[in-house]
Amino acid sequence: MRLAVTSTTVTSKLEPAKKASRAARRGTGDTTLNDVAKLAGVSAITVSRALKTPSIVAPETLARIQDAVARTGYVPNLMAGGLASNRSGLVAALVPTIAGSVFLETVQALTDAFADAGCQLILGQSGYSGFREDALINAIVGRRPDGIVLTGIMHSPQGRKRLLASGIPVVETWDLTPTPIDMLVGFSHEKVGRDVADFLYAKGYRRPAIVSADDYRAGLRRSGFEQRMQALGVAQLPAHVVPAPTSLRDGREGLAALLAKTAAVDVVFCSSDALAHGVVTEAQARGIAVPGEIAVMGFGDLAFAPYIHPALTTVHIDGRAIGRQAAQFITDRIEGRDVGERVRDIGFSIVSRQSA
Amino acid sequence: MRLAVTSTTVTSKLEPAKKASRAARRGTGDTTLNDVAKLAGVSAITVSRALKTPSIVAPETLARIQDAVARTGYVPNLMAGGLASNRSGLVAALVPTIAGSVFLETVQALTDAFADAGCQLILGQSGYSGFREDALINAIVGRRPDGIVLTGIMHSPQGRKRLLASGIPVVETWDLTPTPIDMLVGFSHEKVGRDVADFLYAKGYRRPAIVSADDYRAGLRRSGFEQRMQALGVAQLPAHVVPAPTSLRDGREGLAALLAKTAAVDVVFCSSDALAHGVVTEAQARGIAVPGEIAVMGFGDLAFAPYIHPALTTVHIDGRAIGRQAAQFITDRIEGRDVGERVRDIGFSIVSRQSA
DNA sequence: ACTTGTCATGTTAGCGCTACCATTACTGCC
DNA sequence: GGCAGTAATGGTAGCGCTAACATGACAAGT
Repeated sequence: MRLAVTSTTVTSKLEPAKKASRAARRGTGDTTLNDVAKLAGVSAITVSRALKTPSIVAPETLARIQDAVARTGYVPNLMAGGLASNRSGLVAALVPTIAGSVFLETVQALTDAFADAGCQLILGQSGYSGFREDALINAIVGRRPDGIVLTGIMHSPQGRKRLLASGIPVVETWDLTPTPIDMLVGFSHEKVGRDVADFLYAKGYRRPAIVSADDYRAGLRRSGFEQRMQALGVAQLPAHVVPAPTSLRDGREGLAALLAKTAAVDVVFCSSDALAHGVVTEAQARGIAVPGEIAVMGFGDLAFAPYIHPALTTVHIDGRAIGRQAAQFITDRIEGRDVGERVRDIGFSIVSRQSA
Repeated sequence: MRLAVTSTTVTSKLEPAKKASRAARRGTGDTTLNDVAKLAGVSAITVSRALKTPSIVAPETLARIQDAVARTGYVPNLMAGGLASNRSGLVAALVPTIAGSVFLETVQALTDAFADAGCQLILGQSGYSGFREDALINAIVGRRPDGIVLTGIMHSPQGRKRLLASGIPVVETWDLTPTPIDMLVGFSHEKVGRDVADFLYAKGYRRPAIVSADDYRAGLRRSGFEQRMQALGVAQLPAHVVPAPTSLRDGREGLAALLAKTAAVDVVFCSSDALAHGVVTEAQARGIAVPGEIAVMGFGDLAFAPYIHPALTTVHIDGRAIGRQAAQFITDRIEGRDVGERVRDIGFSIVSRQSA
């Protein structure tokens, strides 16, 4: 790893005791751009160019440099590069929690898209035990990322202000807020609720119930659903609310709780597929036919939805498309291109399968 | 955001044309340590100390500095700090894919543990479309992370060599390899296979089958299982292999394929809970009683396992503990503490529920 | 009083890279 | 031949921060 330079050895300002007073700063011992430059017999900046924009370097020089890089095993220090160029090559993705969330596909799409653009993703979770928003924002902004993607995050006014003040491109996702910080790609949760209400009503269901997470967006879907159902003349709308993140278990308990309250339920709208799956499971465990006696509707259309038995009727969201669009927004902004309309409604679709 | 300093304004080396020749480098326009220092009437290093090690700064000075920080909205530039101190405060986590993987809990535990230690996680996926190992390693090592956690990754000899050469602490997880790169926390997949074989045999099953992913570790479990079953006198062992990552769907198809081959199967050992769930689902869809006619065993003990119907018998792995231990290894190494034994066998346990 | 030690702060010199010109050689064109 | 234009490369000066020492003030020890 330490390179065996020929005898034209490297000593310039590191000359043994220029003034004998101060100990020279130690450095990392890694191969640097300068080492490569010396080995290739060019200046540092030429090596830099050979690596970033090979097209503007003469072919022979390029070959010599590439050889030197290979021989030394040189890996550019991106921190130094980032500091000098004021471009970190880092993008922050903030999610409430990574485990078992609907946002995974979005995060994956982000990682992939940014990897292609030469950026790495740094991951922040707002839902972990010792969470302090202030600390998270400092940790993120302190890295001077080229962009920040907020996924399913509710943020305080101060938080919004600080992000805005940082001047870093921000994309909020998975929701359509009236006052985006900067850019936004999502869909209307209230419309999901209304459309699902129409869909189920049209199918003839008249005794709907809800099992929902207590998070903000689930609440939006729920209230859209309730309002439309009321408008359609449905008086009763029993609901069971569970803390996010939701699990299959919560769904089972949800149906149990619902049935303990009211016998007369013909369809359950759940705020996630996991919840819906739980409701289906509990129904089956109790010998209740799905959708015969109780129909079930989910949200998210996760990978398993079409394959559970009965196949889950749900709301499809294209999480990968959200991630791709968010990445596009940020890369456009980085390259200085015009991003056009800063708000993208990615929409959703109701997927009618067997469970409702 | 731009701070309104009083009239004792900031101008030192940025003096209008020191020599009038070269344009001054533009900078980011962000508030810097120096701005804060001037506002507080101290030197830059004192501000640095006030932020990193407040205990060694006089209380009054500290208060003045904190006030200045608050007034300017200063956020330290961690790239610059990292470059100067040779400590990036970044840890890289490499996974094959983030979507729907057993490693999620490990990643979550890592994020949490490192957040407490003041490090951020940078995420790398080796399983994405345009994957090139070389590029990934450059992208990671180029950030000079304080540690690298490899999760469920099979790496080439060159890759191993380059990681080793980088001198960065590396923790491999979710497996026990005979030749770890550096540190390791995992368990023996072959032993899982053997123990499951013993477990199922003891329960009286004599016609086992396998539905397994084609990844390396799943293969290890499978061969442990097969060897032990053979040793126990089981001659036939039909298997169906599906590409990773596995899904519920694959499980359904797996059982279908198995039943098309051989009718005589009394238990199916799956390489993941998702697969097992699929097998259970397919059985139910076909009216086959679980575990009455066919028993099912999973691997992973994901959150849903206890709550599906029938509750899934599976192998429990403490993914969070793996993450925590990996984080511990790396923070110990960073702090220069002795990590002790560099290999930790975290073990596993068989959880007997209803499906087998 | 003088040494020794501790505390709080400052000075200097980089960390490894790239932006911003400057320079040199060469090409084409009137 | 002279001049602009282009292509390839180099020199210098930072980016914003911290390591390593240096300094000055004061308390304690003999």
